Formats: sequence, C-alpha cells, structure tokens
Amino acid sequence: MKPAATEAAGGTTSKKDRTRRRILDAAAKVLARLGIEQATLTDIAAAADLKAGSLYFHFASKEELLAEVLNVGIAESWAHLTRAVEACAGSSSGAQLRAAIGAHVEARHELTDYAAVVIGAAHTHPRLGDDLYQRHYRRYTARWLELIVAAQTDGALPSGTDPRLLRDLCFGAMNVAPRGRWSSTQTSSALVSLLHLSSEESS
Amino acid sequence: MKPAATEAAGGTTSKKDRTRRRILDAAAKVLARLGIEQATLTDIAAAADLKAGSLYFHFASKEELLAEVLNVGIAESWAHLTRAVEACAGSSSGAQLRAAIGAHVEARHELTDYAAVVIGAAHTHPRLGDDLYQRHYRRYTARWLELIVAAQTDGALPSGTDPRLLRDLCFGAMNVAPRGRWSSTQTSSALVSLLHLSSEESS
Amino acid sequence: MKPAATEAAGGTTSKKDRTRRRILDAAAKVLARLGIEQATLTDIAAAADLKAGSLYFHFASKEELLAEVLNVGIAESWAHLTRAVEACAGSSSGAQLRAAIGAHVEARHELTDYAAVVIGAAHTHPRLGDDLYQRHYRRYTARWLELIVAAQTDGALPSGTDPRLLRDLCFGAMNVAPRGRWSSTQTSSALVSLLHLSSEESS
Amino acid sequence: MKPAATEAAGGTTSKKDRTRRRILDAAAKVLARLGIEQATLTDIAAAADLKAGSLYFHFASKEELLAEVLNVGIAESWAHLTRAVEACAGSSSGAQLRAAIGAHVEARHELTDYAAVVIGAAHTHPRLGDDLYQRHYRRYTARWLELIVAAQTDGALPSGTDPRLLRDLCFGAMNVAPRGRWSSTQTSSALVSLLHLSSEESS
DNA sequence: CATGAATGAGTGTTCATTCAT
DNA sequence: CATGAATGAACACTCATTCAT
Repeated sequence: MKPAATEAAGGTTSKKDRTRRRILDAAAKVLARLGIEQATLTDIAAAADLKAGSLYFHFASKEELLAEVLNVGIAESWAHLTRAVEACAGSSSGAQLRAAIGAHVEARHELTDYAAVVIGAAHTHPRLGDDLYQRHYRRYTARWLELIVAAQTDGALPSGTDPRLLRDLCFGAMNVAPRGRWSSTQTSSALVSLLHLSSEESS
Repeated sequence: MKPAATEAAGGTTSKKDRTRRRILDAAAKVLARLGIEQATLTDIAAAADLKAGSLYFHFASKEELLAEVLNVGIAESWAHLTRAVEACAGSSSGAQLRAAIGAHVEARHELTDYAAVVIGAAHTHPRLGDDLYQRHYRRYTARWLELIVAAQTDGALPSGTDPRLLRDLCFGAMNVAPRGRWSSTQTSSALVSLLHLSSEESS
Repeated sequence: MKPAATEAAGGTTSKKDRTRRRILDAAAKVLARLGIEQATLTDIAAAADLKAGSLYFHFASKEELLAEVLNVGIAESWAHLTRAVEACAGSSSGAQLRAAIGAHVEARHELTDYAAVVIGAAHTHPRLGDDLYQRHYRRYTARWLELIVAAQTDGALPSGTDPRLLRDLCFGAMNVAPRGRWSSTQTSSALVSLLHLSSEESS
Repeated sequence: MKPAATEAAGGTTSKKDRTRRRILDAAAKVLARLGIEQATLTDIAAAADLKAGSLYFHFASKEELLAEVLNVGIAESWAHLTRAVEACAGSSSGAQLRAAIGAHVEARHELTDYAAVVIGAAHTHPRLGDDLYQRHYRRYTARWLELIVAAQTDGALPSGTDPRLLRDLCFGAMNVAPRGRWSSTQTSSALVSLLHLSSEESS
C-alpha cells in the first residue's frame, strides 16, 4: 500500500513531504516579505492554505520552522556560490570575486525566497537558527573572506584594510534592500564596476 | 502656572516641550537598540522615566512617536550631510563624495540615536513615517544622487550605470549592520578606498 | 474476512477486542501515571502502539475511554474486595475490615493500573464516568459502609459517629497519595494499628 | 499625594493592593474548586470581575499567582496550627494532637480557600510553588511529625510504625475530598475517636 | 500632566476530534 | 482497521491603547 521508497531516487515524495515543502515555501515567502519577527504563524499558514495549528503537525515550533528555512537558504546560497566560483577556478582572483558577487546577488534576487530570508536575517539577528545553520553560515562568510583576501593579495582590492570589513561592506552593498527594484544582473555588474573589478586590469 | 511660551522665539521651552524631547530621546535610544517592532512603548516610557500611558499625552500613537523620531533623525542627517559637503564646496566631486560618506557613516555611528533609527529603518521598511518624513527622506537621497552624478561626470565613479543604483549600493555598504563592530572612520575610509576615491586622482 | 464472533461464548476474542483491550491497558497505565487531565490521547495512543486518531475507532471520545477504564477498575477493585472479605466470612467484623483494608490498598498499589485510576479519580472528581460506573462505584462504597457498620456494632470501631464519615476517613487514609513511597503492606498494617484493629480484641 | 504607609498599621490599602487581594481571593476560590491545572486564568479573572490579560498587571505569570496563593494558604494553615497547639501547651501529647487535627481540618473547611488549595495541591503535586512555599510547607509537615512522634512516645499512637507514614495517613484522612459534605467538627471529632484519642486514656 | 489600572486583539502553542485514504 | 493530515477551540501571555483619577 505504501510505496517502498519515501524519498528515494525515483522521485517519490509522500504527501507529508509535499505539504512540508509547501509550508517551507510559504514560510520563506512570508518571512522574506515581512521579516522574521513580523511574520506570524497565521500568515505563514494562510500562505500555505492551512490553519496555524496545522503547522505543528510538521514543525515543532516557529523557531524550528525558521531554522529549517534558514538551513535551506544557506545551503542553496552555498551551492550557488561554490558552483559559480569553481566554474572559474583557474582565473584571476578578481574574476572569482566577480563570480561570487554574481552568485550572491542572484541567490537573493532570483533563486528562491530561502536565500532572501538568510540574507535579510543574517546580519540583523546574529544568533539565529540552529547550530547547523550557524556552522553553515560561518562557512559561507569564511569562503567570502578567502576570496577577498586573495583579491587583496593580487591587488584587485585595496590591501590596507581589514578584509572582514571589506567583506561586510560588500555584503551590505549586495543586500541592498528592496528586492525587485534592481535586477540581479544590474546590481552585480554595477557593484563590479564600482569596485573596479570590471575586467582584467590591463597592464 | 507659567506656560506662556510653548516654543517662542526667546528660547523658552515649556515643561511639556522638555518632556516631549525626553521621550523622543528615549525613543530614539530604545528604537536604535532594539529595532522598530521589537521596542515596546513600555521600554520607551521606562527609558524616559515615565509609564507607558503617559506617552499618549504627548503622542497620539506609537506610529506618530516613531514618525517624529524619524523626522528628527532625517533632519540631523541632512544637516550633517550638507554641512560636510558645503565645507568642501570648491573641491572636486570626489572629495565631496568622500565628505558625504564620512558624514553619513558618522551620523549613524556617532551622531545621535535618531539618525541610527532612520538608517536602521529606512531601507528595510519603505513606507515608514509620515509625509513630512517621506519628503525629507527623499530630499536626503536626492542630494546623494546629485553627488553621485557629479562624481560620475568627473570620472570619479563609473559612468555606465544608473546613479540611483550606485547610490543604493553605497547606502547598503555604509549601513552595514552591527553598530560598534567597526568604527565610523574605519568604515568610511575602507569604503572610500574600496571605491578608489581615496585621494585626488593625480593627472 | 472472518469477523464472525465478536465476543462469543467460546472465548474467541476478535482482533478488534484485543486492540480494544490493549488501548484500555495503555490508557490505564498512562492515566494512573499522569492523572486524568494531564494524560493526552496521544500519550495513550503511543503507549498502545497506535496513533491518536485510531482510538476513535474503538471509543467515541476521551470521556468514554476514561469511563471504560474506570469500569474495569471498579470491577477489579470490587472483585478483589469481595474475594478478600469472603475469605474470612466467619471471622469477626474487625478481621473482615482488616481484610478489606488490605484489599483496597493492594488494589491501588499492586493489582493493576485500572484500580489506581479509580482511586486517584474517584474522590477528586465526583461526577466522573458513565452511569454504570457510578452504580458500581456506589456499590463498592456501600459494601464498605456495611463493613464499617458491622465493626461499629461489634465495638471494633467507635459507634458514636456517622459510618459514612468513618468510611470516607478510611478512604482518605488508604488513598494517601504517592504510590511507591510506601508499600501496600506497610500502608495497610500501619492503618490497621492506627485504628486499633490489629488483632482480636481480647475479652 | 500618596499616603505614607502602603500597608502599615493604619490600615491604608491602595487600590492596587485591594485588587491584588481580590484576584488572590478569586484565584483561591477557583483553584480550590477546579484544581490547579483545570483552573484557567480566564476563570480566575472572571471570578475577580476582570479580563484575563489584566491579571498580568498584578502577577507576572500563572505560576507566580499560584505560588502567592499557596504562600498565603500555608501561612494561614501554619498560624492556625501553631495557635491551636500552643493553646494547650502543657497538656498531653494526645491533647495536642487533637488540637492539631482540629486546626488542620478547620483550616481546610472553614478558614479560607487558600488553605484548601494548599491541601488539595500539596500531596498531588510535590514540586509546586516557589522556594518560600516549599520551605513553609516542609515546616508544616515537620511540625506534624513532631506531634506524631510525641504521641507515639506517650503511647497515644502505636509506636511500631514509621511516624512519617502515620502522618501521611492522618493527612489523607483529614483531607478527605468533598469539602462541605462533612463539617469540620464532624470530621475532626470522628478522626479523633477513630484514632482512640478521644480523651485522656485514664489508667 | 502623569499615573494606575484595565482592556482587547493578537501571539505561539496544545489537543481532542474528524475524515479521506 | 489504522493512519495521515487537518481543524478549531482553548490556553498562557504580550502589548498598544484608553480613561478615570
């Protein structure tokens, strides 16, 4: 009566899994739009065509639901980032940084709402999510730091300043608030030219 | 018994005005620390040595109180910005932009809590405050736009991109979240060098 | 495919009956441990290796399930009581009362969880259970009353007081709360000596 | 503007104090009738002619409100007990125990609802109330233990059994459930005669 | 003017109950 | 038969808001 694989290769997903995903999607959407403390479970449930109490069949608490959204978001962002950077593995550090900028901005603007929640929440609420998320978030920012340091070493970025500060400035610029006002390509190429990373620094 | 002047020319400030100011100061402090939706009226009242109900003698609602804080904040930021820019009126557009960056970052970090509330709120909550605030906020961003356009014209900033987008990117970078992590001078000089505005581009 | 006998004479018990019994056992255990209003249907279902919804195939409501548990409990207690008392049918009324005390305490402490639920619930929630239970519970207390009256007549208990009050006092003492703190033999023999029933009152 | 003493000798009680007391009285009444986990804040508030949220102006949580009720109850019970026992200071240990029984039963039946809550809760929920209550409750039971041991030493109670068990049995008997069924004098004198404490056991 | 005291709408959460599968 | 999945009413609790004093 019950299909053998619940999540196996064949692509079979139980109804519970699908509803769970629907809730997560709804949560990501609402959280991205209203912000973490402004979004109520009633909002999220309504966006998933449910009543608030029903969420507890799938998640133990608002906190856990949020953590799950953040985990999906950071995983997506990480995958997007590493894919883009590895795609230009042999290139200059400037080119890699360009790729990273494109990936980050794209994650926020066009990927899913999950990444948007991460970015909207990360800097404002430092102690958010569960341990797994914290680890993954640190990994993400650490990777960025490496890229920045490499760019500084190569002279693509000014070397006189703390790379962590540079990273924070970049994040600030990339996370510029109203999604939808600027497209991701507009945003990232503008930032690239603003930082004078636009192309190979000719001799 | 002598409530004659409420705000008269001579500099006389009634007791009511003084309390009003005390509340505004307290509100700015609390709002800057806790964020707009996290700060409760009880918090604000306590910081002003009052009880929550008393606030309603001076302000019609939390929203109005917030609007007033924002108005003070944007006025301060505006004054700070124009003063700094006018101080180097004859200089290059790059120098003026440097001054603007310094002023904005300083306003957020060291000026008062009012400016911090504006900056913390402005980009995240677009439709905040009353009409007056909205007008003043637009004036502030419009002034920034002029500075950016001038810098583009002079070649201090890349001219291929929408100046409003450049402005938003700058705002994002300058408003990078945790106050106190980086000093205002660290932040502004790092941004200046990141944008290659550091000094007059000698011929 | 063979649902023939539901409760037939031959001792055949259908699967439904067996599951029903399993639920009742689980309910008795959980109710005895957590108390009536603290125990949730999810708790009970889990103890019966079921999900909460499944209980409704066997019982119309939590109330009905509770009533059934109480009915089993009072039946057991009654059987235990009458058996013990009849075992010393010819003896003195004091000896019979001693037997009753032993039976009651033993029912609560060592018999099954059903009796424990009855005793834990009976005095605190007077209007519990269905009519059948109420009738059986009254029969149980009525039997106790007879034993007390007999003991009063024989001088084994003080005769100046309302026997129903004496019965309630005995119940209170026997149902002294934390199961497990005192063993049933400790409890009953202590009560017996406290009431000066310890042995045959010599001439 | 504000009277010097808030609770001092003069008998001045602020309105807040009076409402607080009204809530405590209502809570005691409702808790005594419905039991601790069955009584809702809405019930209690309604009994005090308030809405549930208003209780939080006077008490930080349901737990704190309950703790306060318990503290009043145990204080009353203690005062009642010591007063009664000291009134027959020179008498026999049996007489003192009789006084204690009378006081305890009276506290539950006729004093206030506070004592009833304590008694209804104490044995069923061991870890209730705050630290102060726990201390006072232990003092109460310890005093009872002394009385029992003294009675055992004097031969007024059987000496072969653990005095703590005897105390628990006495408590169980005295706390016999439905308040109002028996008067306090009926109850205590019945228990006294049941334990053969009725008068001085003449030689 | 300010407070004390109260309210009501809304929050996250629990749980008995229902019903299609 | 049993479960999966959902619901709605209730819970303790918070907070902006009101108003008599």
